[in-house]
Amino acid sequence: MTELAKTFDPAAIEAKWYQHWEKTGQFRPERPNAAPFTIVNPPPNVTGSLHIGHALDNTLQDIVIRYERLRGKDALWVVGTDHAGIATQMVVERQMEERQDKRTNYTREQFVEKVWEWKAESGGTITGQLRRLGCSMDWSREQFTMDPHFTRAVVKVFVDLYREGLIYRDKRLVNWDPKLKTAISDLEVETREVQGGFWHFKYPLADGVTLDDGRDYIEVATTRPETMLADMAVAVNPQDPRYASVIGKEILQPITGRRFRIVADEHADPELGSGAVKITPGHDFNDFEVGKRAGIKAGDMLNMFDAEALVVQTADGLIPDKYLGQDRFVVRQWIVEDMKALGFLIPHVTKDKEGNETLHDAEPRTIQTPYGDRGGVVIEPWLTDQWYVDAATLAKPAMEAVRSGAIEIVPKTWEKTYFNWMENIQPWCVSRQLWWGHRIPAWFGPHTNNGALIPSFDTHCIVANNETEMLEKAREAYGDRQIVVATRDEAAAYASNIDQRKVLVWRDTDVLDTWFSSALWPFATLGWPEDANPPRNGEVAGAPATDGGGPSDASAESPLHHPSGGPPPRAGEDLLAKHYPNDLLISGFDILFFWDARMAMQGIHFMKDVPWRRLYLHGLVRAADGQKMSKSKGNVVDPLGLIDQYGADALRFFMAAMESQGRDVKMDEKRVEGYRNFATKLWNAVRFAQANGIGASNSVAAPLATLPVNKWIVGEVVATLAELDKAMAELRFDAAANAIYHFVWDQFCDWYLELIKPILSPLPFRGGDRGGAESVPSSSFIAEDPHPNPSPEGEGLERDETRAVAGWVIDQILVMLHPFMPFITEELWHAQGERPYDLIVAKWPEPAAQVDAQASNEIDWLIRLVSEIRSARTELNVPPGARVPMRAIVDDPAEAAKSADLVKRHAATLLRMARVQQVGEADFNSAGATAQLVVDGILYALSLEGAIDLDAERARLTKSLSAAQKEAQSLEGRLANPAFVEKAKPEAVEKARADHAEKVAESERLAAALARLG
RNA sequence: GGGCGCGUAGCUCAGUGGUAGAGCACACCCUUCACACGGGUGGGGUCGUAGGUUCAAUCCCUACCGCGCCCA
Repeated sequence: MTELAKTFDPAAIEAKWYQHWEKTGQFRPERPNAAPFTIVNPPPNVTGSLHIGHALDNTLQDIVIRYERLRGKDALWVVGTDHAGIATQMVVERQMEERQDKRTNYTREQFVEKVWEWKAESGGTITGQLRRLGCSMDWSREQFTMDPHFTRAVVKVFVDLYREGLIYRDKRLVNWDPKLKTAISDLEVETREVQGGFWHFKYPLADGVTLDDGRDYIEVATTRPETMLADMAVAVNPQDPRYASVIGKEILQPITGRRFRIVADEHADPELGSGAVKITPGHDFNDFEVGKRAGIKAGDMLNMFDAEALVVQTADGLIPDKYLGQDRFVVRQWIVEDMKALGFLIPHVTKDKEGNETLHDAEPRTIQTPYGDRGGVVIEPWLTDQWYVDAATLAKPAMEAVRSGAIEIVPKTWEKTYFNWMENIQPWCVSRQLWWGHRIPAWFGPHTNNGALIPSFDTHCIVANNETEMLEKAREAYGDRQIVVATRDEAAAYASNIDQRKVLVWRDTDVLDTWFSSALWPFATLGWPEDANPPRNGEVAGAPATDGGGPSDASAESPLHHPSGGPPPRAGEDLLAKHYPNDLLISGFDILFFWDARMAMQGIHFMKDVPWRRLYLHGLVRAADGQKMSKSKGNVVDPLGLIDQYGADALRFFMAAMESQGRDVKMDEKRVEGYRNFATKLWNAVRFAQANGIGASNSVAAPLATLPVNKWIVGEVVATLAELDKAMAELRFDAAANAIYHFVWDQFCDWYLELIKPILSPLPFRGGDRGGAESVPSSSFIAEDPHPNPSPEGEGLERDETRAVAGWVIDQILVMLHPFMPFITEELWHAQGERPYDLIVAKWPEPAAQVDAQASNEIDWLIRLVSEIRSARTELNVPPGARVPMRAIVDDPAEAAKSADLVKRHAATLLRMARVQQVGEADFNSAGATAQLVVDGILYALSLEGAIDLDAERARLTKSLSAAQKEAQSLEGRLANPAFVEKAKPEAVEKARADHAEKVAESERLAAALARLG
């Protein structure tokens, strides 16, 4: 037993224990025969630093994994980081900018090398921070999504899906980020409401055609006037009589002079505006569909933007030179001005109160505008060739898994969202025009026709696991020709001047969406697809990656890279077989589609089983005012600052206590402080225990208890344990945290420790003052004079029992609390004495004890009596220090003896906790100046001669009486209702009767007490 | 427009078809030998509004009001 410092200092113990646990390998102790329990962490971006959301997410995971480890499972918490394509590339590019440097000053290989350098220097920030939070992940097999073994998995998945027809290349509109110059998926687009304009224009009819009403133009309106440079049609509804006569006729676009047809299409809504819409199939998702229906092939759709959304000449060469090279928003203004100058702008008219008209260029409108979630600029729909995953096909079994219960989503309310998204899932664009990431394993080469090469570029491809395999396939396709792996530029130059004896192939320059690789996390981290497990930390994989020499392969040979992936499997251990499916995934609901759903799709497809049996979704951590935390609002709370201030244990406990299913967590620093106080409370309770010779327990089962107070607390441990286990089974983190909190503070500290004080250390002025067996003369409840201890041996036995029980209870507390507060509990565990093992790998409680109902009732009665007495004293302003005599007033002699006995047995406690000094039953006049209270139908009187304010006592009793009467009457009314007695559940009726009788009895006693006061 | 969730004590949140709970805050008392990051006592809610089902509704159903989120 080591003596504890007077104050609890979290910082002093956190680093010590974390290092100890990690160094001794206890985050995953060797348990070859234990049942596995597996969680993979949502890999944070390698660029990331710990924010409050990580703190919540990882705390919950750590609570579960520590809990299961304590319960003896082979608990594996897989950890790692994500290479985070766009984010990481942006970080490194930003650093270059600061040095007046830029990515394009380097070759791709050089740049990727610089990213690896950056990762080696700065990529580990968040892993250190997770350690500070106390997260017990298996760092020995830390993973990175660009590790060679992981890359092999990514490539295999791509190739397999391609061969199954589930990945394909397609030319269609994508969400293009003109700042980052890459395609992004629909999920990465966020819609924002922006104040914009709605411009109305005249589109003149060509060839002298007029509408039925005589007009020689069609009115169209748009929020993006610049797109009229690539307009290819005007659509009207086929049912719209206004335009029936002009369908098939042509428009002569004023700016470009382009002629195009008026087409009939349901997309045009007669109710909206003029009922006619301009169609720009190359730059609008709806228009793209209209264009296709009108017979325009994707390849023929006009494009007017380059990758940066600057205007470029369309294929028909009709855009006036002045617009070329200009920014889309500048051109928007110019187009409006030019159309207005030409007389084709229809002004928007407003009237003021007097009826005076004002003309405006545009009608003001709130526009739902797409923004890239990374780049933060307006997304431009752009016609490109990209790789797509057939998500709809993969989604089907993933939906079925949830329907069948193979995956349980907690809370269940999220199922609907999951289904809704899955049912409407769109093809997933997975190619990204970046340098950092998993390069797509596709090589392009020329088409052949009857064995002859056809000049072509960028359309025929070979997908293969590596360059060797690609070359084999190329030989099959191109026969004996010389096959040269070239760059894209070389191949482009060569395409127009083909030599039939030589083929140039080049690898796709794009990389895969980061989420494409993280979708493989639950199984690629466990070694899939190789038979062997991932390589040991710090060692390069046995076989260098051979996926064709992409950037990730080149990098694998560099000394800069420290491929992680953990130690080799233990003897006889097959990680994948043992730990897939994972048992649980915990993630924020914000990545349900991005990550969780895609893991479900890929996991089921490749592993033929679900990635995890349960999916727990938690909410966001919001600022104190309920707002979303964001850097721009300046309301971000730094979890590390909270750890510095209150300790990791307090922050963790806060997260758990606030995590009720289906609700966001609002940051409340006062509450973190409260849980810091809780830790201190426990600390001091153990200090008290130590001062009284209470140390480590040596049994997992509860020690034998004879005293009611000890039987009672053992029963409370049993009850708390049951509550905790139930809460954990249901993933009710709040209920679990509250159960242990309530037990420690309200049961153990407030009552048990107080109740055993008389046993442990009798007050010096009275030898016989104990809470145990009889030792006081029966003629008085408490002797006025100090008595020598009549039975030292007996007292010694009681004290020993109590020390044993108290020590055992503290141990149970430490174990039960450990998942929530790992640091303080480990510290106290060792402070309590020599231990055969650390708390982190201790045994979850198995009390092997029954709740003793009689002892529980007795202590329960005692607690209520003490509380009643304290309450009466306070309300009657009895000086806190004053000791007052008390006696029970019972008519029935047998009852009287019984209650006198009870009071006697707990005399020491009553003295200590309620400042009650008993005297002989006849020693005070119970009809005189007394305070009276009722507990369990027994009336107790406190003699307050000279100190009592009779009016105050009358008021107090009256209040109690009317409360009791009110409840009695309410119950009486219910019982008087025949419908209730007939229809209600018998238990409910029975309970009502019992409660009624009790309240009536209480009312009678209180009435009698009032009468006694006169 | 579709979907989901929320509205319970001053604040942050649990909860249950049968007499409303916690933490913090507040008021009063206590420097009692584990702890003032403490102890004791207490005040405070027509459980968003209006209907319905039921012997009984804060809880189930419907509508409405207010707030938030996701998707179109």
